[in-house]
Amino acid sequence: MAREKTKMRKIANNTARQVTFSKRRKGLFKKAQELAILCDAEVALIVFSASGKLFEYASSSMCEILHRHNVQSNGLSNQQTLDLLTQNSGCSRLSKEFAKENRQLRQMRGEELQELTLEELLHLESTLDVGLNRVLERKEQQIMERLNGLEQKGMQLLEDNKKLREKVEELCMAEKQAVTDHPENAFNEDAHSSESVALDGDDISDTSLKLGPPGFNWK
Amino acid sequence: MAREKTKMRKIANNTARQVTFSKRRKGLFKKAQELAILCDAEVALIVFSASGKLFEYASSSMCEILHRHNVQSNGLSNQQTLDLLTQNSGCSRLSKEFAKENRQLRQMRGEELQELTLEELLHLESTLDVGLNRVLERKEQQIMERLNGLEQKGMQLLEDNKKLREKVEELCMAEKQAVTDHPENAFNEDAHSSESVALDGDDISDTSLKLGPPGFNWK
DNA sequence: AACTATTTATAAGA
DNA sequence: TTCTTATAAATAGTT
Repeated sequence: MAREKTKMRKIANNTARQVTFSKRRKGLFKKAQELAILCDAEVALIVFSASGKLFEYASSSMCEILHRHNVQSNGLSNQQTLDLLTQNSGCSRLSKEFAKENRQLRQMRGEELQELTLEELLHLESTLDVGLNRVLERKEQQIMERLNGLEQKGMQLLEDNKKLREKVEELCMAEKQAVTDHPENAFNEDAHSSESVALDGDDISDTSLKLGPPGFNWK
Repeated sequence: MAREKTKMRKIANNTARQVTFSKRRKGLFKKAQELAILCDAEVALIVFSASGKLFEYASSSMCEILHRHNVQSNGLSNQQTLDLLTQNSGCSRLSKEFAKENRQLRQMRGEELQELTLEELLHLESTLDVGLNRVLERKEQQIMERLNGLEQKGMQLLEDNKKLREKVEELCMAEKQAVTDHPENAFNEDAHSSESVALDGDDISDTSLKLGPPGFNWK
């Protein structure tokens, strides 16, 4: 690419070939790095010289890039090696199991049923039936537990309310007694009596009942 | 390298970056090939675009070059590298997925429900419901297909029987005629007539109906 | 995708 | 190998 246009064939002169290899290798690696940086690409470059020396460049980790390459080009060479290895190490067994369970799961969701025979469909139906019944049973159990919990809470609250009301009434009585004993403090009576009235009777019960859902009764 | 010197950093503009990637990738691949040809080198080039698309070049077989690389680099054997890779990425992810699906499957069968909340139970119930309904639908479809198939077969058989019976009767008539014409052959008559009687009447219909399930009628 | 002004790469020579 | 330099190639920005 300079002085003279070179023909695209193996350089005959051995020295010239080595020099060119050195120069062009440098240039190629530079270009590879530039591509990676400028264009946010992942680049791996492996070069073996005619004499067998290895030169390599990787924009990130060579191992990572090669693995990614193996994963994406699934008809390729190293993949075969990987497949052989995984067959021995249990990974393929796992993935087979996984595929099997995955298909079962989808069939339980009602997908991919076209490949099943009538007998298999009947079996699937009974499995789903059993599962559904157990789920319904467990659901009912859960709901009852919640209801019982809420009911107990409500009972506790009712009891608390009852005690509080008694205490309030007691206090009111004490105050009335005090007013009777000392009429000079009568200017306070109106406020206190209206308060005690508000805490008496149906209003209390209504408030406590609002702790449950609308329309819910503590039995 | 033209019009303006570009700074060595990721090109900000997305479109410009893609265009440059395309141009420079082409250039890089050309240079790689030229190096391989001119200098009798073995070259492998792997490029992933920012969007994840794979581009590759290999002066000979990618598999061979990568294998040679694995053997020469790091002192790591091919197997060791692959083992590390599969341990780190594939297998553990797979086994996690497997465990997850396995639990889902068991829960759909009504096992291990104690750890589910009421909301999860309701969701599971509806999933099972959908699945069960689809299975029932598919089952019905299968049954109807079988019934239709059997029905058609039965109709065909009935028709065949009818034709056969007609043929038999025809043959009997012809034989009777023959006996009438040549009484000297009468010693054959008994066997033939008993045969024709057996093929006549209800016996035939009973046999043909046995092709369907017990109690099944061809409508 | 094609053009083109420039930058870069590099073949040959030192 | 490295430097130099004339020239081939590549390519950034534009159309």
